[in-house]
Amino acid sequence: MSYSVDIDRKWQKKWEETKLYKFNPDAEGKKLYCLEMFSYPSGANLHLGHWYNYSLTDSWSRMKRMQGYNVFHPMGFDSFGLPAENYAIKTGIHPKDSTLNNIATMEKQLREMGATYDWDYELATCMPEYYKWNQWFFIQLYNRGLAYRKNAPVNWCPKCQTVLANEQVVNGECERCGTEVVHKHMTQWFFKITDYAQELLDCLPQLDWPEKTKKIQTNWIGRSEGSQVAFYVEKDGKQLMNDDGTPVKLEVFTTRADTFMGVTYVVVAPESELCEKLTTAECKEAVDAYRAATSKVTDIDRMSTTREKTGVFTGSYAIHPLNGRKVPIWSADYVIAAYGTGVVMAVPSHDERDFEFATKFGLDIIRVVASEPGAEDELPYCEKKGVLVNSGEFDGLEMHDAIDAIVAKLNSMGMGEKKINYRLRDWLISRQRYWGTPIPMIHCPSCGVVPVPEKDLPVVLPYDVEFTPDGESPLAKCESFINCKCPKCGGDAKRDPDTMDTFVDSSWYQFRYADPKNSDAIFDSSVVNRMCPVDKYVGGAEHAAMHLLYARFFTKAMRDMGLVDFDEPFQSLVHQGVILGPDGQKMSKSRGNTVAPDDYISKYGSDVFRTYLAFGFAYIDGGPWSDGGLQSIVKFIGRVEKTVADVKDIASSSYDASSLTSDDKDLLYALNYAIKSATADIDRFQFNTSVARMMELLNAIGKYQQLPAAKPELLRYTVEKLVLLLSPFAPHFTEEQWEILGNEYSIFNQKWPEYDESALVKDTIEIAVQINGKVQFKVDIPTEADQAAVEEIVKADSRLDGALAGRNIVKFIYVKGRLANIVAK
RNA sequence: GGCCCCGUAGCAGAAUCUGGCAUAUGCACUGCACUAAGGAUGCAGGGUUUGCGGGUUCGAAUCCCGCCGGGGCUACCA
Repeated sequence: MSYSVDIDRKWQKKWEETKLYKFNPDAEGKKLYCLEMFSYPSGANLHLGHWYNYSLTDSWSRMKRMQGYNVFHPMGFDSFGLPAENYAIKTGIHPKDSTLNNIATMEKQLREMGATYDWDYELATCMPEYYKWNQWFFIQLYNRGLAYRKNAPVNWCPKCQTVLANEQVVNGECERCGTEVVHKHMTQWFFKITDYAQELLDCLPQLDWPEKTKKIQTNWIGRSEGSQVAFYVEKDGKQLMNDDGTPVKLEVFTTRADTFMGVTYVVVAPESELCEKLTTAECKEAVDAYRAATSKVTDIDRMSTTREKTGVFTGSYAIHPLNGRKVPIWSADYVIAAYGTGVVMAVPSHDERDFEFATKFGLDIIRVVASEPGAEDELPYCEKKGVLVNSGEFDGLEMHDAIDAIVAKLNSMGMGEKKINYRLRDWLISRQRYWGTPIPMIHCPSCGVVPVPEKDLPVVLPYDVEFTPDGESPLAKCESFINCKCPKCGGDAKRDPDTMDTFVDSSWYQFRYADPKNSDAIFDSSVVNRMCPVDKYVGGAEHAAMHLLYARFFTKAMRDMGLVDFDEPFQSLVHQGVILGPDGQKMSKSRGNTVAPDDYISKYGSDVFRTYLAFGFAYIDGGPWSDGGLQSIVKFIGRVEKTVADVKDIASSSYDASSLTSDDKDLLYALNYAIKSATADIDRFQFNTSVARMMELLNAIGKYQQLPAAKPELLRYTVEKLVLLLSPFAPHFTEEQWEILGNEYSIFNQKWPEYDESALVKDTIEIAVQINGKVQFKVDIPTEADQAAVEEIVKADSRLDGALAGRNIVKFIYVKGRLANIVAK
């Protein structure tokens, strides 16, 4: 029976019956946790991206397994989220029903891929057994002050009808649907990821992650070293005081404290609460109008640097702590409430934005930094070098020294200090949607916010809910859900109506896999500490600043709670590339350039498809699909099959190593070279070159087969090794060939081939002879020859005189095993 | 605007980390064998001033500088 989808079925059945892929945590071998980002269970069959991600990670795992590792390779479903809910709104099919159906379909398809998953470790985040622990962990965070509620300007997606985290807003648009987000003030739950900002940064260098991804996280966290300085405020001719009688200090963050003496005004973000506080009665009308206008400007417009600056005077003044100058406080939308303190000191002489603003509104511009003493640089002068002028006691100081001196002086007055600011904001996790984990909090009129007691978890997501979005949380409209008793006082209370961002689900699933059925705890720490962190994590690069950052935060919080004893969830990370349509464009239904895996699999079998995915692309780059490339695998698999048929009746595969001809040695060289290279290439996810080495080996076997003196045992030996090398990519096919060869089940219980270094050492090698770097001719030399010996051989060569063409040899360089270069003049 | 990555036969893609015979492997192409023919299969073959310019070096696809082209991240971040 030649290879087809029937062979796939035959072996899938046998693997299942013999429980070949059952994971035993106590088995021998070093533990190796290999994980792909789990997938959202959509209604359609597995698409090409799934196959590319899952089948090749499976190939990697298979090799590792054969190398003796105890490989843990689980699979599950990220099954809460908007698509199921939107689908339900369209079709009337409840998200729970469609999701469970889809999971069943995907499971079936994943089984047909022939992957090594142990389904006993499966998990689905929409099951109460899973999300109970989201709720439990939420309460742990709350108890430690890492989950809190605040009223803040938030991003609202009008189409998804929910708030979004900062990470989920891309260029002012909703990451999911591309709708422009608007700002709203709402009271929402946040996770305090900013507490870990510095550690999230510090641990990046030690991770075996793509540099690009680490860079994205570094940028996202956005550490900025500067100073926080303060101004007192004068409103209506008097110093502005706090409710407690202390004077109000207007704090600003700056990286340019050296320009402090050049401050001529201060700007407060219009959407910040401070703005309201600072506005005088006379200016109230104008400021309110400005604030209203600002709230209508979209983020996209507001972020545009070409837009003309706008702003309005608040009526109050800031008092400069060093020179006592009274400078006006303006409100302008070029200052953002959420970054730093939402207030900036304006130095128009040395900042382009402030210069533009000051010019437009006729505010003072005072030069305080000069490129050289006495220089009259054109303003604004924004170079970060120079000396101070017009700055009183600080005149003449180099700017970096000036920062230190000015901050020291302010510090002595209690008006400033060095400060590190981060761009990272806390993670907003409330969502005004239905299909997610209910937030386990109760709002009591007399006790305030009260966590649901642990014994009452999970707070089950009710089934019968009107979830068509209208801007209000669907759960709020479900009477049986929302009304409850306060756990503290027993009085009437209401549950929190929101559900959690689904990124909460995926921030810790990698640990739950190790202990997925635990009903007493989120997981057994001793089990997780043994199995985790994940050794190899594979998934798309689009999660760099979301999932991958959140999961790192959860891990650190769990460590600090004593749940785990390591710092990072994913030691090594690989991003697969994207497979494009045959036309080189992104695949899409509207372009009509999609490739449906099922068509190919039913026609050629899963292994042809898998092996082509390995061979046809640089894994991390992806690239255009090619039917021609797939045909080359059909051909290759056919040739291997034919070669196995040729050697299957040869009784033995042990050859006599003491009587090898040079042809035998050439074949062994090809074999050992293939083993060495293919192994290294699979290891580093360079599957395309690994298959190429196997093709070379097959070509070498073909040549050897033609020789009259070919040794049958050696031939069979080599073919068996080739079948083993191919087994991670073509598991069903090679299992079949292994059986045809009369070997014992299963090929996946065999040891991975190891190469023999001595077979890779040839007696003589061919090297190139260069003159001034240009290749002239080639000579054979003994492998161990030294420079003097090679020089002698080359100088004796009859072709040398012609190549020299009358020039004299100045120098002779021999690079061992590579080439000889003659410097000639 | 700032930071980062990439550019190798007609195509995909190795070799770049660690400078050393430029292109492994496959597709496409050409020829031969098999065939009544076509297809399938097998065998053989051609093809590159490594985006451009400069530098370092005995030697540069590889390291350094500038430019051109493509992509990514980030962005009134104070």
